[in-house]
Amino acid sequence: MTDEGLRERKKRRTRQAISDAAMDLFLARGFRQVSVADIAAAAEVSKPTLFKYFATKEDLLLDRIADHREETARVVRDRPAGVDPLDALHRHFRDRLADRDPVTGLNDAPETIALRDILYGTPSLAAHLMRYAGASEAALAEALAETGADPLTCRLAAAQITVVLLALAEDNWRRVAGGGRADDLHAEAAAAADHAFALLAGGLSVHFGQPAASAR
Amino acid sequence: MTDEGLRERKKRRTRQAISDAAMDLFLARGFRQVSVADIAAAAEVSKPTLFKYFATKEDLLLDRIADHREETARVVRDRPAGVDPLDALHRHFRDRLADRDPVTGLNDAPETIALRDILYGTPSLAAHLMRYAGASEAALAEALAETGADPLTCRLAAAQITVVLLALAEDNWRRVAGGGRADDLHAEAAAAADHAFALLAGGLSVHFGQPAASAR
DNA sequence: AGCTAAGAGTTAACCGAGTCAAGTTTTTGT
DNA sequence: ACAAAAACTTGACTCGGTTAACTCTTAGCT
Repeated sequence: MTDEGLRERKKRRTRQAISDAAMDLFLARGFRQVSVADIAAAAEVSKPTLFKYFATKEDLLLDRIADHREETARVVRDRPAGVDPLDALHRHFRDRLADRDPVTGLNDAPETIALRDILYGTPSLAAHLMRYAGASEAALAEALAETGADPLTCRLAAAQITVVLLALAEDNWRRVAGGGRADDLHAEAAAAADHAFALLAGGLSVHFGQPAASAR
Repeated sequence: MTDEGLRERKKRRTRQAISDAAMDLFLARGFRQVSVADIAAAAEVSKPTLFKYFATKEDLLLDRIADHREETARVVRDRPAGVDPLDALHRHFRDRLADRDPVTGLNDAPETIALRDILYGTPSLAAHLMRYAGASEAALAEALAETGADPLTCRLAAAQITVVLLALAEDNWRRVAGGGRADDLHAEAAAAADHAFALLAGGLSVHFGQPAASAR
């Protein structure tokens, strides 16, 4: 089954070793306090090699999280027949909440908390995270376009959905960082998610405008 | 009227000289191709002084654009009585479009185009721009909160509005970058803005879900 | 006017991220 | 067994950003 040569196996192992070393050091000492030279040394690899596997220092950390880039697009694409995209995303996010998936922010494992503190506490990491979010948004827009809706609508919808999901996660992180236990916060987080998706579906006019309002 | 001492005046002039030198060089040679040492030399200033005025190389460029950080919040706060926030923002954006304000992306002055090409073509600049957008979003959320709506709704609404505004601007930039004249594209851009605000106000359910749909 | 304290500016040296070129070792296919 | 390909290393380099020590100018007081 493993038609993977020795070379590939070693590459995978090297990459993993670098990633592991980076994670250990970041969790132990924080992002700024660790230099890429430290990481390279810990992984027993030279600096140029490290940068062959990871383009930037930030990617060393974000790599673990990056797998979720295509997630929303996949959810929309794989939704059961008869279920509309928004509902599918809503259900999926509720499921992720129930699973205490770290992407939702609702996870109080010490390691997850530490990682998230580093993430939101380091501007350059947050900025890079936005780049990943951009990729996720583009993929989602494409998936939505397959429903036949016009491209502009899809792009705007993808942007709104992506930013709302990020806002929900940050909100949950804030609550967990405030000392709450994930289990205690689950109901609240689920309610917030329901509210957010209702807002996405129903629009802002109920709160900040007239339903049929049109400027000018 | 000028209760501004000689010291303040000199500081303002120094800052301006640095900013001007930076803009000239960036427009002439691009972002990556210019080093901060070049800019410092052109402004006849030492490198540490340059960094006293601008925290990062990116800020050297973004400073000109940064004034818009409080704009949406101000529009909401200063809206005429009886006009709801969403309408006020919609009207304001249409006015900015009519004025060919660079923030809308609908501006084909060569210098503006060159600047925008640099902006969107340089990932680190785009990332920094997101930081500015974050500030704008926070300010807008605060302004919306003054309407009495609950904080979560305000934060989500601010995030959605901000991201949609950015998407519209990028859309317009793309059209202008494609070679179109701003005057020819104005009607199209206005229609897109109307569509976007209708989407914000009315929600996504018309396109991607049932109006009364609720997951589970 | 003359003195002093604040603070803007300079020089010079430094750190860390990221890149490059040249050469060495290891895997692979024949 | 051998040659081509590809990973890795070393060492040196560029550039963004910071620090410390020192100089010069402005502000404010008497």
